[in-house]
Amino acid sequence: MTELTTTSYAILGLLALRDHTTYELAKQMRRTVGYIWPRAERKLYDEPKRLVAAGYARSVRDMVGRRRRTTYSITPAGREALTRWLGTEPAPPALEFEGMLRVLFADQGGIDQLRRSLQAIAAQAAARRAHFADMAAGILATGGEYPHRAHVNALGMPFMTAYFDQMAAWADWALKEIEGWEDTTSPARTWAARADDVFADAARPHDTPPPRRS
Amino acid sequence: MTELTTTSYAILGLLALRDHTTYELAKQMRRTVGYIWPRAERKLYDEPKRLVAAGYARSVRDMVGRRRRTTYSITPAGREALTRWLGTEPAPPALEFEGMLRVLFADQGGIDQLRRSLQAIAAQAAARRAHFADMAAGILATGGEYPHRAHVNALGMPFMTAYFDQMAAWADWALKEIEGWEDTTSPARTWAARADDVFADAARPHDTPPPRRS
DNA sequence: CTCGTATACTGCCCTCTGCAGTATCAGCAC
DNA sequence: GTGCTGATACTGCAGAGGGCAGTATACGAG
Repeated sequence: MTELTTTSYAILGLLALRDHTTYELAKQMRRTVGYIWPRAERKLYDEPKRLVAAGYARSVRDMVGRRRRTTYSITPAGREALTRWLGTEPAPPALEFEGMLRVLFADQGGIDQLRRSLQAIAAQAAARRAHFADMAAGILATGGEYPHRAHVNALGMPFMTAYFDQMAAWADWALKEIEGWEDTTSPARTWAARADDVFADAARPHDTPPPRRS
Repeated sequence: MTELTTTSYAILGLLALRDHTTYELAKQMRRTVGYIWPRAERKLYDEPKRLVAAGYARSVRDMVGRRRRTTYSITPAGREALTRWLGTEPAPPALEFEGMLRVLFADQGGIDQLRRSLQAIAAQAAARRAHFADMAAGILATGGEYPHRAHVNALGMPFMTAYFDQMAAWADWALKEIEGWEDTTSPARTWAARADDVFADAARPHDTPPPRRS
């Protein structure tokens, strides 16, 4: 076994909160951690085994009827490893944004294709934004699953909402801008002045308003 | 050969602009496309070969001194494939944000570790933001490498700047919020009221201001 | 009693990353 | 000219990761 990856620590972090079955790990990935560190469900069946091999977790198999189930728990060594990891330099964020790729190459296709790509981006961002709105509402209503961790969850929340709000706002802006476009190539001339405005704006760094605090 | 991946189309999109050597493809990935579709340089030596095998690109080998060099160009079939792809549904964006993972699990470590993670995030976002400011300034100064594509580049630019501005603003906000924290666990009580404010704010969807147009 | 949905895994093939290894070329300092 | 340095140009390989098919059982609704 080589050394642990970020994925290992993501799972170790979940195990630090409480014991998890593999299925519960998968659910947490779908609901929360996966928005920050997306990994295929398949991986969540391999990775905890590595943690066990490294001495950072223990596994217990029990039976639900005649179906087996594995529950993982963190060891003291696992907690130490997690704390050590928290002190190392984080890798820069990486964004995979297929929709933007289509915008960048839009001049190779039709104006309707560009419009539909932007609409898809707006819809995807709105759906994800709604997920976090629901999550926040749920925490407010019930106190959340881990009240003693509300503060760290609250610290991250404004990033996620602003991230998806910004993505949706950008897609709406772009849809508006291309309203007058007749095709995907001629705006190089007809829209040139606005393009220059955009570049001028981008060239001059400025603050966005901080996450809104009411 | 199975079918093409998004990575294939990312490269095909670059070849649609002009012929590229592998090294030039790598440079474009570092400078532009990689911020949207990050791939290791290693892949850029394999992927164009698949495009050639699929009939979507052609390769020409020439010599610079005694060192060989491969230049790829797109075929008519490649242009058609790219245009077809532009009409398919884009995959939702995926964000890998190791720094946020450390914020989420911050209660497993010390307050200094949390502070340093947030500082690293702020620095990473600022550096990437500066890259796009430089790029925009360069386009303004020189007209850009592809003036006939200025409009699609301009369409994407506000997303990138707002994305990194927002990330930096969030990190600054979080650093400010944790200024009064003595450790990473007790704020669950001492900071609870503010946490509730944050969740209430997140639960209520609202617009962010659109990309700034001067 | 059946159907739908949730739970619980494994195998397999492919993509992708990261790193080591192996070169040559071009410009500049000295 | 010689020796740096940084850019250019690739390949092999091991391990991480994704996606999908396959194979089950549990359990509640109707």
